[in-house]
Amino acid sequence: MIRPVGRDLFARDPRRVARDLLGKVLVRGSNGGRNSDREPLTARIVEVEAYLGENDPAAHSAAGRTLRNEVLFGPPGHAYVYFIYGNHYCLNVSCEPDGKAGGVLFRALEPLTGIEEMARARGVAMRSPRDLRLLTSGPGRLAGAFGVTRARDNGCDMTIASSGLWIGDDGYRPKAVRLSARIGITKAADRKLRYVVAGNPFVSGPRRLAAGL
DNA sequence: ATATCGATTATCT
DNA sequence: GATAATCGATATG
Repeated sequence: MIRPVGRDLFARDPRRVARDLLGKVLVRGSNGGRNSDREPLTARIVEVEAYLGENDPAAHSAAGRTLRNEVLFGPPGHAYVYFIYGNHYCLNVSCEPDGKAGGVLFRALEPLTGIEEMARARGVAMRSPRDLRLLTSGPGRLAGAFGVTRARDNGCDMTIASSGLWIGDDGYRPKAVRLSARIGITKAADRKLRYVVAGNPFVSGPRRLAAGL
């Protein structure tokens, strides 16, 4: 039993949204440009980062509203997808009420269903259970596994199950959550705005960072 | 296990 | 023209 999380979860400070997204499920349903007779792609959210609308130079919204980042300023619960390093897409969900910027970046997932399709999308072979980490451990990887692109998914409403991409609650709650500095940024790099499920093997990066230290 | 580096392009200065 | 919320390959201990 899984149902979409309500929009009110997203209409808050990204730090609170980030904490509450851990343990929820990202779903690529049959309206995401896929054949409707395939099982949905689902994976549990185990690592996210908060990007604040105010006083956060690392956030894409820091320099004001542009064509690229306008979803971050729009209504909560919508997908913000951007292209980075000429290679990768990254997926965020908009936070804060309409008119105020803020977002949460999805950094790592634990695959649940549709694993073969994810492996095909990533172009990697699953030789051992350890290789599952190659599917969704990292923001570029999880976007690849779910076939996320800006053209397809930017602006998508993630609070309704009829969307191609949405966020569900199946009742699971993480036992423990840890905070650490955000990854891969140069500005405001000291702020502890990365949230991980403690001890989860699918968290991205080196072991000590995976533990949230 | 950690470190370094090249790839490749949308976006902004 | 410079930069970037990354990844995968390679090198080294």
